[in-house]
Amino acid sequence: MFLLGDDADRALGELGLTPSRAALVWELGQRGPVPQHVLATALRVTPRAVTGLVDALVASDLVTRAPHPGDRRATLVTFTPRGAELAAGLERGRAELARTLFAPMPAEELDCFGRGLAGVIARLRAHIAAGAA
Amino acid sequence: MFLLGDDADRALGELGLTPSRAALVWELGQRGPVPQHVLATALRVTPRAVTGLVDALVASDLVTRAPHPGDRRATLVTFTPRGAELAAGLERGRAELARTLFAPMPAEELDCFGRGLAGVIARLRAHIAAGAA
DNA sequence: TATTGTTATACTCTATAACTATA
DNA sequence: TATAGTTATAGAGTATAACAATA
Repeated sequence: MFLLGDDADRALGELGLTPSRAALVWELGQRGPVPQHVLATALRVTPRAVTGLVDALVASDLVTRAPHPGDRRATLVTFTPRGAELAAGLERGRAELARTLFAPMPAEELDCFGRGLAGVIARLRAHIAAGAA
Repeated sequence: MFLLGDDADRALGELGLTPSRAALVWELGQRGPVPQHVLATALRVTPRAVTGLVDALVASDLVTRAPHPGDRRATLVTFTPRGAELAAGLERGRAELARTLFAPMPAEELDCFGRGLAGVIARLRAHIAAGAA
């Protein structure tokens, strides 16, 4: 049972999380220990914003800062046991939600839907890239 | 040419708009003059937040507050000529973007994509409703 | 009593700019 | 010189709570 809507807001609040902090936890779960500038790029925010989010997550005992082997300027953000457990739960929830949403589709319909969506996304990306030129 | 990405951020900035203010302009364009509590519900924010957004849009000469005929507690938020022009531009952009994204799809593929998407959305809504119970 | 919108207050998020340490 | 991350500062957005006017 993966939570969404008001339910998710409540669950995040109980964990001392906010949407932005949860997004960082999610990215870190997908990428493993990374320096902060990687998170800044992934989340499309400034390094300053990452500093604040990591500060909050350290205070919640979800992540820690560790030295980066090979670059003493950088700090590796890594999960605490509690943070790793949370990230694993998020991934389980994502997989279960995907099953709920897509498993009921007949294979043929799922195939067509997937191709159609890929086309829409490709045209959207092209449109954005053209505008940025 | 409807703007997205960094381009949109730039264009919004030139209009003195922010994403939240643009969302209110969009809702108002879809609904016509409405009291603030309707916008609060539509945008899923508190009445306090709407007060601040409307204040900013009034300062930008995009909307005005008018008395609500029939309920003297309420204020109707209405477009200024400049705001109405902006809302019309947003709607034209939305329509053009929809053509860019969907017109290239063969009718059969579009049909299948639309049915698949409707199913996914229905299951997502059911999932959220079940969790909120 | 309930609803509409406001003021008061506080917190989160984010940006820009200046800075330190390191590459 | 360039990069990683921090501190300082400021602004937008939002929530909660208390309030006034009206229903």
